Amino acid sequence: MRSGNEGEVAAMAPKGMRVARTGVRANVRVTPGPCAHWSDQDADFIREILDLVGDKWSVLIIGTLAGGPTRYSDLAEAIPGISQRMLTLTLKQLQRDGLLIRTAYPEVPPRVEYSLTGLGNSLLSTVLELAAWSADHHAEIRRNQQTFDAGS
Amino acid sequence: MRSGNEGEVAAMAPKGMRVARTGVRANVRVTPGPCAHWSDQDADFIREILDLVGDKWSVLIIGTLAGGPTRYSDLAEAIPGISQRMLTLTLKQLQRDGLLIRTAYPEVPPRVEYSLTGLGNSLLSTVLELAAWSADHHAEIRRNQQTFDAGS
DNA sequence: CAGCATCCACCCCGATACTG
DNA sequence: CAGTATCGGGGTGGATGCTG
Repeated sequence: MRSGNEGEVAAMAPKGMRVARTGVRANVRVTPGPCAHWSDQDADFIREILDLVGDKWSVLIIGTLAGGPTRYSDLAEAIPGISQRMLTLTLKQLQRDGLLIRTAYPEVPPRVEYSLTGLGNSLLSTVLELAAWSADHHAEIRRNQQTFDAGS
Repeated sequence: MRSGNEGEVAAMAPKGMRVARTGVRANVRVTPGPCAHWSDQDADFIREILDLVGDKWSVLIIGTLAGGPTRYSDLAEAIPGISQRMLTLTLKQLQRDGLLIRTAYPEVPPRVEYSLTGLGNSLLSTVLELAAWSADHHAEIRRNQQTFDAGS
């Protein structure tokens, strides 16, 4: 599957995004000219996803909703440590971005269900890969950290 | 972006979602409750990548280093808006995690180059998919936000 | 050139209390 | 049940100045 191959990286770069291709060995730079820059637009894309999933709870919520429509209280229960405030706030954010839908049923006691939109679902699959990466490499990372901390 | 979703995670495990990938963790914890729960371990993986790339500059730095070994000053120039403090701090973090390597050349004036490790490169390709997702959907997201803001 | 140190503004988020 | 409102601590990160 996706190896950390740089040719592929360049290939998957979105139109408009200039990911500097790691040109072959060659001499690095002969000219003092600047190397690869991010366009402001590229940086904006990065910040946009970071705003979406970079916070503490969004990914957990989206991941939980992958199990299907879920009630507010079930979300609170499924996500250890989340406060009511953050659950409500993050849900509203994600709803605003169109990643999930809120459905309130006119009953007593009230029932509200949240479910992923197509957009939210497409983000989920991408984000899960990050989680998989973390699962695959977290041991290596911990070792790196300990080695680093030891030698300083 | 690759539209052919590979159904790998897209299967959206209904209950006890798990990132199969390596299948290292087969312990599907079924807790009393109607919906999927995150194990503490799963949540930890999420928080781990978030600690790595969830901050304001890591992704930009990693992306810039995709162009090959880069000097400190070139990084500062390539990443608009970053402060010296944050550049130094984030570089040290990433180095600690083993995502990049710092190489100091004993010259005057001093020259220091940063380059991605294999680990950093593998993360890059995953992260770029997120950026690609953002580029593909940011227009849709903006529309969603405006619609939401209008009706409230 | 490539940092480090300090100060401090902001704002994220948890805790708590209250409501429809 | 499903929120809202308010307070406050702590951490992130920008600005500035100094060093080897």
